Amino acid sequence: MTQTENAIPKAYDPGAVEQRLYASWIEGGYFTPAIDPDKEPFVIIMPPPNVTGELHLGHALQATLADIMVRWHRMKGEPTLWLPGADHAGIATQVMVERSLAQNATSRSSDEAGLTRQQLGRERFLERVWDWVRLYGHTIDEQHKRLGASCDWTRRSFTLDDGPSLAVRTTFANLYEKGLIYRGERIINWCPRCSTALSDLEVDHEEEQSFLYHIRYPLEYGDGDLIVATTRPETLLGDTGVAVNPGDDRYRHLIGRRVFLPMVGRLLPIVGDEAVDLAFGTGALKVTPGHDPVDFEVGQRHGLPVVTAINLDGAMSREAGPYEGMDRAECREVILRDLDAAGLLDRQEPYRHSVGHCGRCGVVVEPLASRQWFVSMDELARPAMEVVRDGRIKIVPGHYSRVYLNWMENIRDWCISRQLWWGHRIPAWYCLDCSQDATHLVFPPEDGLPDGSYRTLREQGLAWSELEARAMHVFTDLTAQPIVALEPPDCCPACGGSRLYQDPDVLDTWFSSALWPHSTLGWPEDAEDVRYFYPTTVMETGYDILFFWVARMVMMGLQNTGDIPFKWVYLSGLIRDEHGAKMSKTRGNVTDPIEAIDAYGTDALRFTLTTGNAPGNDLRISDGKLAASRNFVNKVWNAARYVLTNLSETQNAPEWRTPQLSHRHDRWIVGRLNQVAAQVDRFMDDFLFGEAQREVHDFFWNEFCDWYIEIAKLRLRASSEPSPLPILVHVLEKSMRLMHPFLPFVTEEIWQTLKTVLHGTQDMADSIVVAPYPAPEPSTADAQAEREMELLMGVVRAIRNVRAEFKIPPNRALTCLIERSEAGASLREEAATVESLARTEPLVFLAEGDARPAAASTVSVALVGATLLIPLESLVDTAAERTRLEREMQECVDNMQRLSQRLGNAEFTAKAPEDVVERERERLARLGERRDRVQELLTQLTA
RNA sequence: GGGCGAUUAGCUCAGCCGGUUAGAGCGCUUGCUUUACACGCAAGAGGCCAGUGGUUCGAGUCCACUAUCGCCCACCA
Repeated sequence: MTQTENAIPKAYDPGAVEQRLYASWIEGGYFTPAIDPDKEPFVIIMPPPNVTGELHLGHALQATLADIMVRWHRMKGEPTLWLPGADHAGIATQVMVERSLAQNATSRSSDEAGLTRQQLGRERFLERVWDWVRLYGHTIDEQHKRLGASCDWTRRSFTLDDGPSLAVRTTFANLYEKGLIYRGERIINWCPRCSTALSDLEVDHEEEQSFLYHIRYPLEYGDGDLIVATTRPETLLGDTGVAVNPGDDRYRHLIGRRVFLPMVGRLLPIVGDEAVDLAFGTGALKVTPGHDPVDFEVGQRHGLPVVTAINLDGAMSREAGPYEGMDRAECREVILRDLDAAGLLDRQEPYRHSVGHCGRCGVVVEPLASRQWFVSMDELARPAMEVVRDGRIKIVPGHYSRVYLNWMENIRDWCISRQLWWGHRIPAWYCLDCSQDATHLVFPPEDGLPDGSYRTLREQGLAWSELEARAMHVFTDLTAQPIVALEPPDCCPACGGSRLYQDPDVLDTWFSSALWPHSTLGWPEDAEDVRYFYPTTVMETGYDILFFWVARMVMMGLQNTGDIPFKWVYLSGLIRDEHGAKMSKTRGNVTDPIEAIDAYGTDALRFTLTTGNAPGNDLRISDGKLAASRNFVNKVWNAARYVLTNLSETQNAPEWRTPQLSHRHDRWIVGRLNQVAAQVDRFMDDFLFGEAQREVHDFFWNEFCDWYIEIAKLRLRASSEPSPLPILVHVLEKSMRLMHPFLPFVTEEIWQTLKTVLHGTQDMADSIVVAPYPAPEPSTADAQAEREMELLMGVVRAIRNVRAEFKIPPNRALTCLIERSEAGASLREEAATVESLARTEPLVFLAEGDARPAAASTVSVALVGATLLIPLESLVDTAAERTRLEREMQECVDNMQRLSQRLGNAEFTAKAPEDVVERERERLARLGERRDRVQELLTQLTA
């Protein structure tokens, strides 16, 4: 089939080609690397998106950046692996399914409509989640394919797959063995809505306007009172002491005495503790160990009991006496009223402070004392700081290293247990036979106890087996020694009993994420993948999960494998709307990447996301930018269309791959192409993808399209020799390969068409995906050709300029005389080019004694290498022309003055590099030449 | 309280190891149905590179301070 102009559409239609091309890539198996022990692989593990998630622009940006790197390295011949995956996203997914259950959206049968997970039971609930995952679990994979992501789908990994799950259990067991995982009672962040513990990172703090309440605590023998300041009066129901600073003269004498707790009447000891700030509030601190981390520590130091005043559902507990059952917010109002009525509310003052909210659902978190699993971080953090300090892991942009280290230095233990069902269940078992404490398992109120109180197993009168059958959630107040094992033990190693009960909690989602770079490659097995591909090369993700994920991967990677998980961390920015606002569904300013692809094409979206923006900076996206990118893609398409059309008419393009470089146009464009290739290499090495693209964009559009192709048209039309066709093909083909990592689809489509037009006679790879990336050939650099082209382009621009300035109709050919073209002898050879591009009568080259046109009706332009004289029919406004020339003159003089000053400075010539000095000298000389010429023109104008 | 970033054309942003007269896209002005492209072509206007001081032969670029904006971390109740 011969490609004709008709066969190639005028405007590029991405929708018509993209999915077909992606399918062909999968078909070709190009994304699965061949393991070659002699080569160093390039490896990126994809940050696993939430399994039920949908692609947003943040994903699109990250996938595009990764894909650019991956395609570049693949084309450079490195075994390249980009491993995709998905995250079970514990809390997010569970909440989603719970919500849908409530709405009866996914229930298989009507009898499950409106049920809570507790009513459904653990097993059946998890079935529902798996249903959900099966239904929506591959949406985002398909969306990544739309983006052109060249990942190895044969290696796709899910955090709950057998491999990663084994890695989780192994890690847990290892860390437990080493004493780096422990169970302890601590103040944790509790989300009453999600009813689970959260890590510190999952809590978002927001400044809120509130009050600081001063509350009167009467002294035991009625001799006055002690005023404490608090933002949370409702927690006084959990107070077990009052603390003052031992160095505080106001209160020192009270240490050891007692106060009455208002409304309740309990006697609380007054203790002295350094943690109390003398300057804050009244200098007296109510100690609530059950609901505040600082108080918890104070309480521990002074042996104060922990009282839980607020239940897991956010309602006041039995300890709250008359306030039992009230919601904590309601209780605050009521207790304030009561305190006021009793004359115990001294005063309240407006106060701004930050309040923690659940990162997932936004509800105010309740700090409360609870027994949870923790990872001890100090020992893990030390080597993780070291590898960044010594540069084994480099973070791009570099300033994030300090952010990383700063966080690591102040790291706190990580609460990893979650009271959820969806996730990796903690591999710890408790023996109900040898543990006396087993009967103290308690239920949270939502487990079907209508009065909202706690009940122990014994009180409930429930047998263990009965519990399991009902698959009820059992809250972990277990005090028994856990048996930590990779697989469920058959019987208790201590007593041989078989009534073993697995810890009901699951692990923080980020625990499995932390293992991702090695767990996806087969660790802990001795797998070929982990041996060959680990450590991975680049971890590319958003800066917002530096702590959540990156830091933890470094720690766990080092701990588990003894090696770093990746050599580079590339942190991308966040995507914002055109006004700089964060995109969110509630704001309604979300751009759906798939919609953007449908409207503008994948290549345009990718180009938009990765240009005009420095690494790590946030990026604003708008329709205007998308349209501009689409225009570029279309430009590429049409340049190719021109070349291909001509090619198909000629039927062949001999020597296009190593073309004869005889003509100056050809030497110029090929030299420039290779300079661009060299620049692109440098930028890519430094992760400067935007700069790399700008380089190739500018070359392709401003040099190849605007000049080379335009000139080539003239040569083709004139059938002059040598034909520019081999060069057109050469530059087009190489440009496609240069651009392929950025614009995978349009470049492949053009490349395949080119293959077809060349009838497969040429040595071209099956796909541009696996074609070699163009290596720069420095030998093609041709300074002379560049100078000559500069002159040619300068002359054409100057003439067009005059035409525009003097409003000469475009269809009227100008007369143009050229004098002093000695320096640009090449211009004589380019006369026909100039005549066509600038629309002039045949150029007249003036010799020494030739007559000049009358100055009064001539516009003169002094260029380096030639002077143009353009006589105009109508009289030129001599005054205006003189002004113009004088302005030009002034410019020359100013610049020359600056230059000679610089060159006259002995220190400059002595200290500046040779080439810089030389360049300045040349500039000065050229300016002098031009000034003389302008002077001459001015003289003529006056005469 | 600690840490990090930003400030460049009307708008959105680039500007790499300090070295021409600071660039791009969009927008704006003027003119073009030039057989690759109007998603285009040609020509143009538009900048005290936030401010002050310093280092340097040379600063948009490096340093210090100031101002404004933004982000992250933090147990002052």
